[in-house]
Amino acid sequence: MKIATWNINGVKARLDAATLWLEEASPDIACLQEIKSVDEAFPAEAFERLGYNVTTHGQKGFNGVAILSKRPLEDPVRGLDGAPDDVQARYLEGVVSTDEGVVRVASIYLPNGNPVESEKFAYKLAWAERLIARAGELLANEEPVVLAGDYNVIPEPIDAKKPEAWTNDALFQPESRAFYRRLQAMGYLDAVRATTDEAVYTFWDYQAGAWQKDNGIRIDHLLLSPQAADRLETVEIAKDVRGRDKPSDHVPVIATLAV
DNA sequence: ATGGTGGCTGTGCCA
Repeated sequence: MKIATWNINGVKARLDAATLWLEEASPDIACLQEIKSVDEAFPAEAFERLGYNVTTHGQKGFNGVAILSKRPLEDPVRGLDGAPDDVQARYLEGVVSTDEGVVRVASIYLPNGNPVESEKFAYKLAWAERLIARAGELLANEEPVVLAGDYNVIPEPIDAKKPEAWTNDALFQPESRAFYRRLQAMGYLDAVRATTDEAVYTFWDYQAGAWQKDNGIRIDHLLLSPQAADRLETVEIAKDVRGRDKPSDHVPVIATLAV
């Protein structure tokens, strides 16, 4: 089973690029972030034509996550516990059943958190704590779990072309990196880093020719529970997608699991 | 490089 994460930066602007990539790559599950659409306006038919079930957790203008799955997504969970007044749509989870068993997936859009001196960074860290709590609950089920998304965290210096340029950025703060390490210490495997020691990126800014200079960062991650990690076969970053017409600033990351 | 680009919105905000 192929499970992908992709921050598409607006589903309306990315509809052609998204359907083209889905036809080519044919992931069984695609976790999308930054759909920037309310649920009613999400162009579900375009994806249903490709054989996907569509589940969304949208919001007007910003944020918003979705899961496209060839098999039905069961028991959808929208949002994280712990902040009932939080209206930002950043978390969607569900279960897919296969002949081999079940896999639980989450589409995650962690807050960016810039600037660091603002309440936005505090919100990022508080949101990360709520994700840690949910991630712990899921471990107790001893199921294959894939926490897929745009974490807005650069884990290590190798994960940026110019790490020194990110010193004061929320994506590379010690607290942000510590949060990411905690998920791994709990038992979640960084699927990309488990399969390569190379410098690989998933995001290149639209500005200042970042793509042309390969000035990228690795912030889109697939974290696997032990039961999912045991079934990990391959991981791929669809870098070529960044060089196409009207690209997102992020590219898909895809893991193949034996489930 | 206190700039730069893009999406969605609404003439600014967010990334």
